[in-house]
Amino acid sequence: MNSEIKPESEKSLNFIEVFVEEDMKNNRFGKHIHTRFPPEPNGYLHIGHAKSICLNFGLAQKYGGLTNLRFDDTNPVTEDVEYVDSIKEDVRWLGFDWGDREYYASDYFDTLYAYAVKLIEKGLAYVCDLSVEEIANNRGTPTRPGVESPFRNRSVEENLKLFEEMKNGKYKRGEKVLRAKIDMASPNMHMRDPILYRIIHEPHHRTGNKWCIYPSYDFAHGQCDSLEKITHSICTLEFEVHRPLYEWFIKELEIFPSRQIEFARLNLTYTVMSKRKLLRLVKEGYVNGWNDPRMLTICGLRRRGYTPASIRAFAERIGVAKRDNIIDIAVLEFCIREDLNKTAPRAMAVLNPVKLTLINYPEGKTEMLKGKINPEDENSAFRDIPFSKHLYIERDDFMENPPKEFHRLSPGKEVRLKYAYIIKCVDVIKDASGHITEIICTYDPETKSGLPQANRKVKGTIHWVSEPHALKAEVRLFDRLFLKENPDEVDEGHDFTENINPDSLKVAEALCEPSVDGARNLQSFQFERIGYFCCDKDSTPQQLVFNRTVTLKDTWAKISGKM
RNA sequence: UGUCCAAUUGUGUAACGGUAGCACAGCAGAUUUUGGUUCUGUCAGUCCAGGUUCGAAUCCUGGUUGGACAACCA
Repeated sequence: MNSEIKPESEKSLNFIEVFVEEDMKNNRFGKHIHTRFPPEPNGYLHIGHAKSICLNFGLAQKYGGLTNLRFDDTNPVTEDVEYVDSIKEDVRWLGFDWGDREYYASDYFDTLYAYAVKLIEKGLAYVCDLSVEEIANNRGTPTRPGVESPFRNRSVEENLKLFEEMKNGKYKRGEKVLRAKIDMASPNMHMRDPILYRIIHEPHHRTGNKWCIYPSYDFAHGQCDSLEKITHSICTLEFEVHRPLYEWFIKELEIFPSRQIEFARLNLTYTVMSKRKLLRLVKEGYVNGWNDPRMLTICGLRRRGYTPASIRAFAERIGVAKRDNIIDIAVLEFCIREDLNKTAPRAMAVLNPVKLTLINYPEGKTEMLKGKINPEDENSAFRDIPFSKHLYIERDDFMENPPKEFHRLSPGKEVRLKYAYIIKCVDVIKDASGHITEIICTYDPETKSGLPQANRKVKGTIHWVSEPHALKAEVRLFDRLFLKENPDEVDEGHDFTENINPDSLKVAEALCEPSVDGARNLQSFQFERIGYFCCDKDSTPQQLVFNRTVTLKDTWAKISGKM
C-alpha cells in the first residue's frame, strides 16, 4: 500500500455491492442488474423503508440497471389502495422513478396458481385438512422435529381435484391449505411443509372477488422476483432463514434464479420503528396521525421539513451491513442541517419576546435594512428588514446578572443587533413581581451595518424584530418523541408508551420579520440563531404556522448547562 | 437444548494475509455581524482462548455475547 489518494471509483463497497460486482464479473445474470422495492400496502412508509428504497434504487443507478416498484399484496385482509397511493407518493417524493414498472403480486395470481399445480404434479405439494392449531402443533419447535400430516401422501389426482375445489370456493377458511412437501424434520422451520395457499373469502383491492385462495409470502415473493427477472432481491435479516425455501422454489419450479441478499434493518435512538408500535402511537392519540411531524414516517418527516436530499444523504451515510445497529438520531439531524444550511433562506424571528426600546431613536421613524438571504451562497440576494424605535428581542438574550461567559445583552453592556446597530442597555423595567417587562437601550448611529464604526468589536450579536412590523406566527416546537434512547427499555409489565416525552410538542407565538410573509407549505427558513422551520399545511395568510424541523447546534446551551 | 446470522473507538461503517481509516457524537482551539457555518487539532477500537503464517481485524478450531426462526402476516 502506498499513500496515493484513491480515485472515486475505488471507494469502498458495501457487502451487497461486493456481491453484485462478483456476480457481474462471473456473468451470473449477464451485464445488468435489476432490483425491486416490494412494500406491502398495509401501512405507511417510514425512515427504515427509506433505507431500503435508497439501497434498491441506488444500486440499480450505480450499476446501470432498473428498479421495479412491486406491491406485495397477497393478504386482502390487511391491505388497501389507500396505502398504495401514499407509498407511491412517498417513493416519488424521495426522488426515485420506477418508470412504468409498477407491479403487484396480485398481477401474478394466475401464474402462481399454475406454479402450485406444477408442484402438485411433481408430487411436491399437497392439500392438508389439518386445522390451524393442528398444523402449528405438528410443526414441532426449533429444537424438536415436526410430525408429518396424515394428508401428506394424497395422490396427485386427489390433490389436483381438492386444490381446484379450494380455488372454486367449495371450502371455508381454515378447512384446507396447500402445503409444500419438503421435510418435517428440517432444522429450518420454514422447510417443514410450509403453507403455499390459504383460503380467504375476502375481496382483494385489485382482483375483487376473482380469488378466494391467496398465496403466502413465501410462495409469492420469490416467484414474483423471478417473473420480473430481478437479479438481486434485497431484504432484511429476518428473511435469511427463508432463503433455503426461496431457492427450493426456484429449483423445483425451474424458474429464473433471483438472488436474495439480506441486510440489517435500520434502528434509531429515541424512536420506535415497527409498524405495530407506530400504529399504536396513532391509534392511541400520542401523535396526531401518520404525518405528525414527530413521526419518522416519510410523510411525517416531509411535514417536519426534512428534504428528500437529506434523507438520501442519511441513507448513504449510515451504510449497509449485516450486524444489528442503532443509529444515533444525531446523524439524521446532522443531515438535515447540512442540507438546509446551504438552501434555507434566513429570517429573524423571536420566539420568547421581551420588549426593547431605543430611547435615542426617533419615534415613528422606519429604516429599511439589508440582510443576506443566505450567507452560504456567494451570490445571495438581500432582503429588506424594517427597523424602528420599538423592538422585540429574545428573552434568553438578556441577563441581569450574567456570568462572564455570557456574550449577550446585560445592564451597561453593548451588543450588536444583527444587520442594524450596536446598542447599550441603560435600564431595565420590571413589574411588581420583579418580572422584566422592558429593556431600555441607546443605539449608536455611527455603527449602522456597512458604516466603518460597525466593525467595532462587540461580544455578541443578537436577532430582533421591529414591533410595528412584526408578523405573528404559530410555531410548533417539536422535540424527540421518547425520553429514552431505547424506548423499549421499561420495567416488567410496562411498555414503550411509558417513555413518551410529554414535552415533544410545545406551541408558541413567534414574532417574525416581514420577509416570511406569504410562505408556502413545506417552504423552509432558518430563523437565525434558533433553528430551521418549515411552513405547515395548516398555515393560512391570516395565520402563519411553522414547524420546527431541527434546532441549530447550540453551543451556549451546552456551556450554560454545565454551569 | 436445534439451525442460521453477526461481532472493529460512545454510535455507525471501511480495511478482502502487510501502517486499523472515514463519518456522527465528544473535547480543545482559530475564524465569524448566527454561541450557526467553515477550518485545525484531539480523545477513543479489532469479544475471548488457542492454532496456521515471516506477518492475522482478516484464515482455522473452540468458546462468549447478541440477533433471527416455532401466523393460514410480510
